[in-house]
Amino acid sequence: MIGQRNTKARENIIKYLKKINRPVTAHEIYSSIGKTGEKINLTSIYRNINLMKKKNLVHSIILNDKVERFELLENKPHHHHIICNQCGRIDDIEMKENEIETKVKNKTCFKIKSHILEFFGLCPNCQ
Amino acid sequence: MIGQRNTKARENIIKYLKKINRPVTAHEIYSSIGKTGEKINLTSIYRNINLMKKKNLVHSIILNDKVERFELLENKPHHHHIICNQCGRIDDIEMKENEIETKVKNKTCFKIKSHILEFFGLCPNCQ
DNA sequence: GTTTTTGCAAACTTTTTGCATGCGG
DNA sequence: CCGCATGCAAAAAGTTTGCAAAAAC
Repeated sequence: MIGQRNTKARENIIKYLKKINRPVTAHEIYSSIGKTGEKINLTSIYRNINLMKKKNLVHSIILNDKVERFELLENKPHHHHIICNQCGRIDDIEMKENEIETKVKNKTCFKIKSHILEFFGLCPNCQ
Repeated sequence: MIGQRNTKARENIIKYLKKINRPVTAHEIYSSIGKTGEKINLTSIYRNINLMKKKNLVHSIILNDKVERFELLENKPHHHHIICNQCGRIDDIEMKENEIETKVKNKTCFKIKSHILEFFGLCPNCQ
């Protein structure tokens, strides 16, 4: 559960994130729920999403447009994305990253905690 | 040259970026130039930096704080960064990325154009 | 002298916060 | 009924834009 109470807002946010199953902005959540006829407030979305991030139910990515996109972690292993430069489609992609991190660990004197790895290009439809 | 005219603002921005030689925010440029006694306007920084981006003299990265950091490309090969979670220190790091991109190309039906790869951790001083 | 560049204020976008009201358990 | 959640308006912070004034050539 997200917080301490079951509310319509929370139910709708989770339902939508489950259905869409890719990283979406707060506004996408907002307008998509709005289109179903349900009423929801942007502030509530931010508050609930941030709560979910704290509880590790959701994680987010930030790309070049500086907008945060949220994704339900449910049943998802750690993964990265591949994003179409034209239509914005975002697919998941998995990689052997322990290899990468080990390489970087050996090259630098940093203690590596995490990384971002995102690819950009043209999806099959846009090529 | 940046635009069509030589101005003090442009000269100072480039001088600072050359000296600092790592990705910095518009505000860092602003206050650092200010500290030298030179006067400069934030808007001018944004306008000049964006011009430089268009001309491929500068590129930028966006991390979790959603703030754009600019870096002079001059003499720099394509590279990535390793960022200290504690003090914010940003070092360069190079990798064999053609390997990575080829792997991704084979895994997906996307035509890959670019990627982001940034590491986070603790620098030697902060460990 | 003309065109580019600047400075300033204001707009804009995304996200957060304060505060009063509402709803869940 | 008590406290968590919501809605609304306003605040923040970073960035962009419009317009008149200044500077470059």
